[in-house]
Amino acid sequence: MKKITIKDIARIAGVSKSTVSKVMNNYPDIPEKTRKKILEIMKRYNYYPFESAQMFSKGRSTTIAFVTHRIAAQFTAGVLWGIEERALRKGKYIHDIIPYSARYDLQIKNELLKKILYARKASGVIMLAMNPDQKIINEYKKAGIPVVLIENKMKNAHSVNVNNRKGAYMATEYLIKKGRKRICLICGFYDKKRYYEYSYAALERKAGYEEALKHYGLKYDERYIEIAYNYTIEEGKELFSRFMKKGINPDGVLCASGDLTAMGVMDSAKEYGLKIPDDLSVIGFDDYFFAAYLNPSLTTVRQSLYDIGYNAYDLIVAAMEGKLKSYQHILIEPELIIRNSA
Amino acid sequence: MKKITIKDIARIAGVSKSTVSKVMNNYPDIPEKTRKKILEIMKRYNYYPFESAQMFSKGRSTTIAFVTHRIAAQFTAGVLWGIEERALRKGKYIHDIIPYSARYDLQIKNELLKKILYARKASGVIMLAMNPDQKIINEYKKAGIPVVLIENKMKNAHSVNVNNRKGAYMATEYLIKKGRKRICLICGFYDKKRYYEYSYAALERKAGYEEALKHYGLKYDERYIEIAYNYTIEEGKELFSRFMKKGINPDGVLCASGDLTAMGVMDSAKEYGLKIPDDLSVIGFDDYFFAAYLNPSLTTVRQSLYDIGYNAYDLIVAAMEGKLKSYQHILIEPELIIRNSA
DNA sequence: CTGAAAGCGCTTACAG
DNA sequence: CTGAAAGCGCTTACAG
Repeated sequence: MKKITIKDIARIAGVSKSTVSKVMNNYPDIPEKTRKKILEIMKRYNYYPFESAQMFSKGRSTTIAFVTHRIAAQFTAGVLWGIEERALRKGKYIHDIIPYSARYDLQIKNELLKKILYARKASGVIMLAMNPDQKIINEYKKAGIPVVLIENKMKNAHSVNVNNRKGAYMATEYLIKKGRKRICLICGFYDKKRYYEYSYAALERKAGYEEALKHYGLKYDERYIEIAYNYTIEEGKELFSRFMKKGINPDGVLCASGDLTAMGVMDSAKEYGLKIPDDLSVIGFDDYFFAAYLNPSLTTVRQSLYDIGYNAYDLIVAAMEGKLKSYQHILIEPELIIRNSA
Repeated sequence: MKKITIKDIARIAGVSKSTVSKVMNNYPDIPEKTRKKILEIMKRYNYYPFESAQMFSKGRSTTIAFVTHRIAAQFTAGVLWGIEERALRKGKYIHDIIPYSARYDLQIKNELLKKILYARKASGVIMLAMNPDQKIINEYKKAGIPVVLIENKMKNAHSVNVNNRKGAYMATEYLIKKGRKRICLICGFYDKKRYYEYSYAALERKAGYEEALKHYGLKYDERYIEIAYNYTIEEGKELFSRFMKKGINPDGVLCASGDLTAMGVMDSAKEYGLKIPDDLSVIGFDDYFFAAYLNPSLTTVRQSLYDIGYNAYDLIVAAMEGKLKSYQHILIEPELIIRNSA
């Protein structure tokens, strides 16, 4: 099957390849009549320019890379949803936002970030919950490829973050006002010294928790904190039981590590015979769509993944179009959603 | 910043571009010494071939397109997970499986399928829950681009399906054996005459439901069936209330439209004052990870999205490598997971 | 085992 | 407003 090319279209339309190309690229100086005719012929012959040739010719893929550790995650899906919706509304890059996953592997991540950059796989990159080296971010800058970070903040990159500190503060404050005394925190790893493992969001949330305790005069105790690495239901179970084994008997837990860990905490608490929320208040962080349907329904800090996504989209597009003179840092406001678990 | 190219690598290594290219493409006839040297230089200079140039040169994108209506869906995420895991294990196409969404829009879908084909955006396509025209599938065949359908089955394409008929049969049978008499079905749209709206999976599930009723001598009544179009919690609520308004008072509902609709059904049933499972047994279809944590925990037909995904991956890769002499149709066995809702 | 050369299908700076 | 021509960076069939 002979593929139809720009040359064929040019021949059929009786014009040069240049003219056809200009029509495809919306050059302004083509008379409406010529333009119409060429478009009509393209349509009639089912002609679509060979995309790889276009990108080759332009010197780079005109795609937006979306890099995260796991595509098939609740969180990622939500963010992608916001990005997609926005792309659809704007009519730009609708099918050119390409997700890549680094799978929690330092090696894969480094390779991937280099490859996107040096193999010119994208004109802009959104990174979700990644800890790239500052060095590679600088390389992207040098190459003129803008970067938007989600759940992180660095030099030479734009960012979109939830106001994590505030979210954790609100939740902790709520527990305090409910009269809870032994308020535990389950949280991602927040020690920036081990840079590749740490989470910027976790650091902020832990700070919010601490601030609230301090503000209300409760003492801060490291033993009241457990670290989550996987953010799973199982991990939530395990970490709650650690509090119990330490003899802490929490009457409140803020699962800053997310709704899934909160599900695990509730599960474990039930096994210990604790009544929720009477004996133990549990608060999650996310407000995934099923949070309202859990048993009991989950009180949680809502972070709008949709908002995160569409802001990231708007930022990267503006940056790619050269409309941003300085690095932008967007903060999404969280909301405490009160249900039956606390 | 001058980009480094194959020419530079060749010059530095003291060989021709051909040789460098052959190393990159694993040609067998390069002596180990030369090979090593060139790879070392590539590494040292952070050289990654310009991907668009490679694809241009090869005449097509070497990518696998994954097409569905919504990327940010529970179902999609699960399937993608299976695909990703498999790609990682096989070490092939790890970062070259590109999701595209058609957003439940006929126009977008048609455009997308044409563009992938004619703009040569992929060497293979996986389509999840899509109803492409037979004509475009034939065009893919002509172009030598294999297609794997998930949740559908057509001429000139491979397929991966859950044994939906069996899954629905098992669930219905279970309800019957529990002594349920007024067993309702909520199901996707299954009338193939309106081809673009219909769902192959829904058709099969409805058939399984019908078969079970027949086998156990219960009468089949169209009024006991409601059609889901969005597969959401809200829709489940709405559809259950329709049964009630029709005066049917179901004592069993099979939500062949998925776990989300089952959540809605349980919600609505509670509002009607029905006790689950005493007054009403509810069975879902999916077994999403949170099904066990609902209130009550959901009895449901598990379909392993992971298995679907990895089988689809294996098929498309085998097809792209020309290893399949005939069209393959894989059936994944479902499993009835019994919990507290039925 | 190695390299020279043609070719892939676009874009774009430039001349007219 | 239009077109000829150069060029983008690879791959591959072929000759040696």
